[in-house]
Amino acid sequence: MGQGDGCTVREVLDRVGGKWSIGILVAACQGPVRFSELERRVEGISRRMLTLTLRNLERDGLLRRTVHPTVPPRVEYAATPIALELYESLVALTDWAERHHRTIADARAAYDRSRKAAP
Amino acid sequence: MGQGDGCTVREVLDRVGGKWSIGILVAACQGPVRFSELERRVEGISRRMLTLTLRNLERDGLLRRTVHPTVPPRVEYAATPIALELYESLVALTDWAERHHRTIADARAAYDRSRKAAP
DNA sequence: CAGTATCCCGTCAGATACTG
DNA sequence: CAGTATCTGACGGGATACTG
Repeated sequence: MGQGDGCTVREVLDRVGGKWSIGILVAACQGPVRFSELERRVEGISRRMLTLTLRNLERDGLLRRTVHPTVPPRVEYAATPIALELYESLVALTDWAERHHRTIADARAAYDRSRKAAP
Repeated sequence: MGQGDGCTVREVLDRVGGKWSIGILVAACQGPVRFSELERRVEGISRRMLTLTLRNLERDGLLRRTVHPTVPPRVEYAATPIALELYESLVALTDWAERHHRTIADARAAYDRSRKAAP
């Protein structure tokens, strides 16, 4: 990594840091998915946010949108090669979270307790 | 990684997804830093956001805050072991960004052009 | 030096309703 | 089915001023 920057990491976060981006990306990385399928698989997402996030991911070249001109319409979103690569890189982060989320939860609890005692 | 979740990755992002978290973390991972040093090294950050982000990172156990009771006061922030581990994992993301940011920029440009032509 | 305290605004995201 | 449009509130974050 550079010296004191963190800028390139920020570039990833600008792409993937949104509330829903990763959920969608993870789903699409298992294979092409339809709009309504995503609506079901990405728990809690609204139609609006699904559309917006899909557009951004498409814009950044992480998803490819394919419209099958049938009736009713059928639209599929597929992960691009670079999205699949990104998915691989996310594993390192996931592992970190899995290794330490207990520790982090404890740290939080301790911090909050010490602040409740002497504010 | 799990099946269709992405939840554990979100856990990382909740910690590190803020605008300034990574800049601070990267600085602190080179060795303990003082408040005013961070203010200079993390370009563009305000006092307010520096304080807030430091508190969150401390709360999550990613930084340890040490007050030296001298006058004038001297406060140092040191990365904890799990922060150093996280820093390692971020390298994978940085590499991804470095490999593809050209591609992404082009994808954006192409997308925006196609939208300007036929809106 | 190392912070707090306010005010303020823009963006993100939820709810709801409408459409090709 | 796969969206778009609009309104709204919450919150992240900037600018500024004050303090132990």
